[in-house]
Amino acid sequence: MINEKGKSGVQKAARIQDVARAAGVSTATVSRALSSPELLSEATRKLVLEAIRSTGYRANKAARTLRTQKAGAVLVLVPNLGNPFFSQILASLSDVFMGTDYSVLIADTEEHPPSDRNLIDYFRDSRIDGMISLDGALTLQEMRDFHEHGVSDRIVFACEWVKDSELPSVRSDIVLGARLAVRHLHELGHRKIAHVVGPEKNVLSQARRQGALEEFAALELPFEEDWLLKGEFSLECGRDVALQILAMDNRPTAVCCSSDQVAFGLIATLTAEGVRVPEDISVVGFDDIELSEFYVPALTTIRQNRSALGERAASLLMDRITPKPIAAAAEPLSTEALVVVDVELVERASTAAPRV
Amino acid sequence: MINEKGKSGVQKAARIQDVARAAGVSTATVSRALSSPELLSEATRKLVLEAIRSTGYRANKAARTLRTQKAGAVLVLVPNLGNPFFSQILASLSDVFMGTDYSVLIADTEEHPPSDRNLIDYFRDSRIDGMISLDGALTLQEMRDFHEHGVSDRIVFACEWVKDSELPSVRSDIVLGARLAVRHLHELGHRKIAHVVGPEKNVLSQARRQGALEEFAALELPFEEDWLLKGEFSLECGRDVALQILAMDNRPTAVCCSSDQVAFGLIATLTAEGVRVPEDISVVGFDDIELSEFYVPALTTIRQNRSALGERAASLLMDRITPKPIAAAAEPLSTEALVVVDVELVERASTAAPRV
DNA sequence: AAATTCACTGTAAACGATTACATACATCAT
DNA sequence: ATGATGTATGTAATCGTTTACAGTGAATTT
Repeated sequence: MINEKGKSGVQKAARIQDVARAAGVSTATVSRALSSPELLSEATRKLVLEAIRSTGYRANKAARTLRTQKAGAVLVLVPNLGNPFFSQILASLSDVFMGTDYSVLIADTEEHPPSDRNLIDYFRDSRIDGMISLDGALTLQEMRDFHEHGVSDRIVFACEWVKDSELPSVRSDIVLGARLAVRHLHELGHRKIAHVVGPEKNVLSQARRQGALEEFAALELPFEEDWLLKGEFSLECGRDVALQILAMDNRPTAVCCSSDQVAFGLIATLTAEGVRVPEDISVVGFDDIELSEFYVPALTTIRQNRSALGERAASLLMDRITPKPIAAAAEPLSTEALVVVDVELVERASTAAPRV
Repeated sequence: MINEKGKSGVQKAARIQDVARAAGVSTATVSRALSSPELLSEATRKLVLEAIRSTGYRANKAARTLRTQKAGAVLVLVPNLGNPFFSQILASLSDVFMGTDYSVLIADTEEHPPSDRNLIDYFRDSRIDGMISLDGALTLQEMRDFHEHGVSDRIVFACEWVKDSELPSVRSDIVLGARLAVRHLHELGHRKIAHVVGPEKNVLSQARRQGALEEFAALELPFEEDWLLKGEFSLECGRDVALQILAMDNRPTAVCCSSDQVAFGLIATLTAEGVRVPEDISVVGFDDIELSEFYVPALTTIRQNRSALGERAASLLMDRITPKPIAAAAEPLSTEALVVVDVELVERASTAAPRV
């Protein structure tokens, strides 16, 4: 008899005590069968495992968490779940963690400003062991909280990061990406290149801008302030930028966007206004989300390696929060605190030589 | 002194015992101050609240969960996190729950087939109180598990649902959506209308197909089996379908897609092959994800009300898992088990009258 | 033969909250 | 004065694990 469900059909969950009774051993032995089976004799281990199977026992996570002080969960902080770039990173993160003992919690920071999100509480009430933030815009107060409560070594950043912070992060080589975009356009013959940059405080915007400037300098191209367009990362931003460009007397012949989404918004609006891409204006995106290949025209863009970003961030975090064997315990954290993932130019149909 | 952090800078978290001591009351009183303040006298309540503030106390969730048998978390099952439609629903779900005492766990079912996901264990080890599945493709075994463990009243479906199941679900009026799409094309003058349907087992595919047939019958249009194209919901599927259409002798003049993503894949491929949308072929999507408005051409599609879907599903679940006042406890579950959310045709630029 | 070590296993004390039950005191009707 | 009622608080059991410590034979060393 597998279990003793009555007519009701609903069985009460077996506890460790029930398993112990069924196997004729103590609860300690049952616990050991699961967490350190090498301590038990072959015979006892088999006996207990069979009792676990037949009772359908599954260890209660709350009790385990309470006793071990390990939550078995991580929080992923996403700036905007609706944005495909982030959700695709999240997908890759969740993939990695589902193969482990960690559950994945999510929180969307866009809808929940610092005042009502209380990140530190996730740690304080032991809901999570660690956190991966895709959002680099955490407040100073939040960073202080992390330090004061001694959880800063359980946090890693991915994609974005916090400026002047020591916390480890996994990021794409943004500066290189920006340079590749400019170089590509330059090689096609463009000299009038505009940039859409994200919010000034955003670390990605800054890196992007730096890359662009470096490449302009390297190519001995003059940098035109008028063609530095402020925006952020959304479709709507792309539309607004398009309108700005359309209103210019001296239009650029190419635009580097802060994200693929911006590029889409830009191209859609330009096209609707009769300006053709790439014939009249070339457009380069950033991210290479899945859709970019299927846009019209297919988008030339800088690929961020999403799965690498997710995987590296996940392992970086796990390295830091899973208990080491005693020998390694005293060693400094072995994993590097900064992982830079390669980017790559993907040439598609949204860029071409400027018309003469 | 707010708290007694030493030179180390890291303070130990205060427990309920510490608060009790600080306030000069028992732990029971502290607990009551948080969970049922009306039981305490004005004076004591203030005293305790102040002690809580000054110690920075925050109740340990694991301990609370263990004692109350309520996890304070829900699981959202997403078929594919990388798909913007689902991730946008997830965004709306997470929004609702972040305003409550529930944390949101996620699991991606695409990467994790039934054999290695063990959904029932989330309930059994009391990690979650309830679940929202955006995936209608749960196995029979999983459904049985839910019943046998008495958790089927803690599960709701959103977007998709399980056929022949009593479990509550929130869904769009898919049949109507399919009819609207056909009607729209018919009104434009199309008579040769193709359909891309998802996998045959998928409930959405079936509803979509039913709607299309109904509308064909109502319009007295003959239904052409050749123009029923099997696929699923991805960009790649759109591309494959485009190739099929291009190979046809008798091409349809319009295509209804199973999702916006399919429409994008389709349009991109047709365009690349020199077939213009909407001049040569009209295309209607399904979902109205954010990008559709910014596609080229802007996509005519059937809008699913994502935020309504998310919000209704979230409240449906919460109604069922949050303990009722005693009076209501015996009543049958008041909320209806089937919520249908309206859909709407959004006319944009990807459809036009067929050429004569 | 006694002492030591080793390989297993059991006993019971945590982990940190909630809450049924007991108690204490004040108020009020008889 | 007595008992009943109500309000506010405290005592201690409980939720289900893990694990430090102790114990038990058997094997090995002295």
